[in-house]
Amino acid sequence: MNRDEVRITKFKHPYVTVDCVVFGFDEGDLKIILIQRANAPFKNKWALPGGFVRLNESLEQAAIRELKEETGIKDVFLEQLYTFGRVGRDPRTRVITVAYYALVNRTGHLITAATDAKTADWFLVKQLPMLAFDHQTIIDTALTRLRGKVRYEPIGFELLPEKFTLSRLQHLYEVILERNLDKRNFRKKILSMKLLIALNEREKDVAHRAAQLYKFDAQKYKELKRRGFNFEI
Amino acid sequence: MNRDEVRITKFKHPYVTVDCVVFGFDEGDLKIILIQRANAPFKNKWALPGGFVRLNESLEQAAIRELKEETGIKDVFLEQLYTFGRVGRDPRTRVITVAYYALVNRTGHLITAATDAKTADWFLVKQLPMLAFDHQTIIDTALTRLRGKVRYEPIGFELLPEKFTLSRLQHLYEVILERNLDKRNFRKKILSMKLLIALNEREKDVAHRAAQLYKFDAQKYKELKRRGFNFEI
DNA sequence: TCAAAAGTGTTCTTGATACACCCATGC
DNA sequence: GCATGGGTGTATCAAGAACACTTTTGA
Repeated sequence: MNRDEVRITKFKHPYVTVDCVVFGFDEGDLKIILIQRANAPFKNKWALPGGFVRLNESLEQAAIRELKEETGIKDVFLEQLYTFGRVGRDPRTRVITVAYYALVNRTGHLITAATDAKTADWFLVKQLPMLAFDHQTIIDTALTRLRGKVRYEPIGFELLPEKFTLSRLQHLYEVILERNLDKRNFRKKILSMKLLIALNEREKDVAHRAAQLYKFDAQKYKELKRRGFNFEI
Repeated sequence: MNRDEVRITKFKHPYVTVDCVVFGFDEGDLKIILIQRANAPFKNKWALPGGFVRLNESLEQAAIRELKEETGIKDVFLEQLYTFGRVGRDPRTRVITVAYYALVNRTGHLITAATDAKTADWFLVKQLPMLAFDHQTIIDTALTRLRGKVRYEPIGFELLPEKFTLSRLQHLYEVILERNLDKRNFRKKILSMKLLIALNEREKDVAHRAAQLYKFDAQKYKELKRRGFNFEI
């Protein structure tokens, strides 16, 4: 069955879905959003937000739409992860899923009630329930990608609120990379890139010296990258 | 249209193909395989080898099968690249394609006549003809991936014959990365990893001093990687 | 004997790592 | 005044970059 030989009128072909692994960083922990399924198969099991791709929308549009419909989340970092197509991964019929991962800063994105009354909630990445389909595999793949990518692209900032402290940023990296970083070396490295803007503001309501707040200079990064600069932690 | 709500019996859904970007390194140049289309759309235009995914095969199996059917190539490095799903990328109907890229050493993989008499041939990556569908975009994506990956995974060896000289290896990197490398530093770096086995053999039939032949120690790399070693050029 | 590529070390510069104490603030 | 995290500098070590000449071989 080569592309050229086939007359496309009707022949049985796989269904296509998108699924989203939505990462958040809250209370110092890495979390993801899961949806509780209302119907068979895997009724009442937890699963990734996602659904079928429509004929008139791109894959990314489908991911954005499903994310909004099922979790209320919009305007976030979203990137294609991998496409999973094992025969039998869906017990109903042949379904290929194009997985995406998203990074959100949780304060800006509280989950709204999903349109169809399904339950959506945040789970600690380290304490996930049993998942529907091959969604655990998808999450494992997303975690590997996140850990790899966070080191050479400034995507960590997507998980933080606009204004953050250096300690918070360091802690984010420590949680994702699962190892401790030296405070002085981390600050030296990150500040030497000149990609953080020190604000005229400090932390509030903390029971210790209030830390300097920074924001990430996305504009400057874009410009530096264009000129061959490589972000690296 | 959420996964839960849909009753999967029949509803119109996208078609799914796989396409393969097959890289080869020959006569000091980076090349890829293209197939000349025998039918509409894009009749007589060049395109990537590929075709429709069957219901009873995984995505990777489909890629392997199409590669063999259309080019005769088998048993090569193959990795999923990206999934392209723009609406309108195929003028006939909605088709989503899962792209793979392959690395072959050309001496071991001469193209056989394709099963269906379509023409397959190697093209210089730097001199490609007009391509069907969005295949130029797919190739650009594959090149970016190859350039990125070759630096931190030992995949370059997949493009060379089993036995090769250090100069040949260096030249491969220079062609892929599009910059010159210092001979002494390159040799120092690559040999310091202790991943090359010096053979009791030298080049033959060259009009100059015959160079030492090496082979890549895949077994040792696997072991080192397991213990946290990172390949890097 | 000439052309062509193989092969080989050292110096310098830069970035990574290791490491400990004082400071500001709220309670 | 004490507990808590904020904030800072230096010395050592390792890796990367720059750089030129001799050797071997076939034609």
